[in-house]
Amino acid sequence: MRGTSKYDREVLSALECDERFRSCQEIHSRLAEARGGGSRPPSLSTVYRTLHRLARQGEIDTIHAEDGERLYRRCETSPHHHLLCRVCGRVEEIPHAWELRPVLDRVGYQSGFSELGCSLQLSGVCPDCGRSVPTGEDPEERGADAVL
Amino acid sequence: MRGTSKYDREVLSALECDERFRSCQEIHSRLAEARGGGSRPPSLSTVYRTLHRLARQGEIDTIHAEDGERLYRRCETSPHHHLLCRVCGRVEEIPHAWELRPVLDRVGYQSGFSELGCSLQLSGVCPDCGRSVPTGEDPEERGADAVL
DNA sequence: AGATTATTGATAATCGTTTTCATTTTCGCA
DNA sequence: TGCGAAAATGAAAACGATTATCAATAATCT
Ligand SMILES: [Mn+2]
Ligand SMILES: [Mn+2]
Ligand SMILES: [Zn+2]
Ligand SMILES: [Zn+2]
Repeated sequence: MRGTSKYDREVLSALECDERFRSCQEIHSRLAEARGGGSRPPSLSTVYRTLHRLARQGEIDTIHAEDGERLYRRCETSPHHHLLCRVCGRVEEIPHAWELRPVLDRVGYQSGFSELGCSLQLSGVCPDCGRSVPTGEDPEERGADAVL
Repeated sequence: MRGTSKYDREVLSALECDERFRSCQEIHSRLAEARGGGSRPPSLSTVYRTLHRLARQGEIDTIHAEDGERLYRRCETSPHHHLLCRVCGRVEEIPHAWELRPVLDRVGYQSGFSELGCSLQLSGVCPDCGRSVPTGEDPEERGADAVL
């Protein structure tokens, strides 16, 4: 086969059941820790390459942190959106909102664009973090894109 | 006044009526070119600082390019979404889709999250670019987030 | 096995962004 | 209007995630 790595499974399982998006370096050091002894973990280069491949193949999702850093996460195969906690980074997977379809159709028709796609990024404050953050946090921190 | 720059206006007008998102460096060199002579343009540092401030104040919108680079654009004040051409980067502003409200409400109720916000990123191929790109472009290029 | 090709790891290079800090400008106020 | 404090600026260095390089190693094929 071509374009594979013997670390594919390992990287995927490091991502498995993770409640947050992780950076390449986090994943790399996680792989290093998860070793009893004997075998050596893959190099950082290899983890970067593996994540690239898995992302291109659709095995994992990619987002950009505020500072541009790439973060990865293993996702369900079914279409879904992400709801991120703005405080702790926890991710909730939201079933795909089919209600968006008519909206997209209308947009496509009016704009003349074709091959329409959309990515809906949801954010909020998770139940855990909600307790510690009393009320009306600085509205300027919510970011300009938080339109709703 | 506090936290201003005498270049605020200049940066804003460099962004004015632009059909694409621009990087800080693009804006910086645009400011340099737009000078007949005499006065010197602001330094790159100052442009970075000015863009930060304007973004924090909601005067401009920020997105991340695929490689993480920050791109800026002057936006209307009314809530809206962005439709980007995946080929040439042209931006169409889409009036805010109020149809999303019930979707968000449902998500918020089911997830227990509060302070819900969303950013809807639309993408497609603009009429101009559509002519040159026959059909069914490599579907893997559309990105994992293109869920619709 | 021997030749060929792909993968790996260590290191250097890249490049957008941030930090630092000395210098200049602006502001508050006598 | 002149002086001291505070803010803004520019030049350069530092930073840090990502990418490129390339020699060494491992896998594959005949
Ligand atoms: Mn997901
Ligand atoms: Mn906009
Ligand atoms: Zn949280
Ligand atoms: Zn286009």
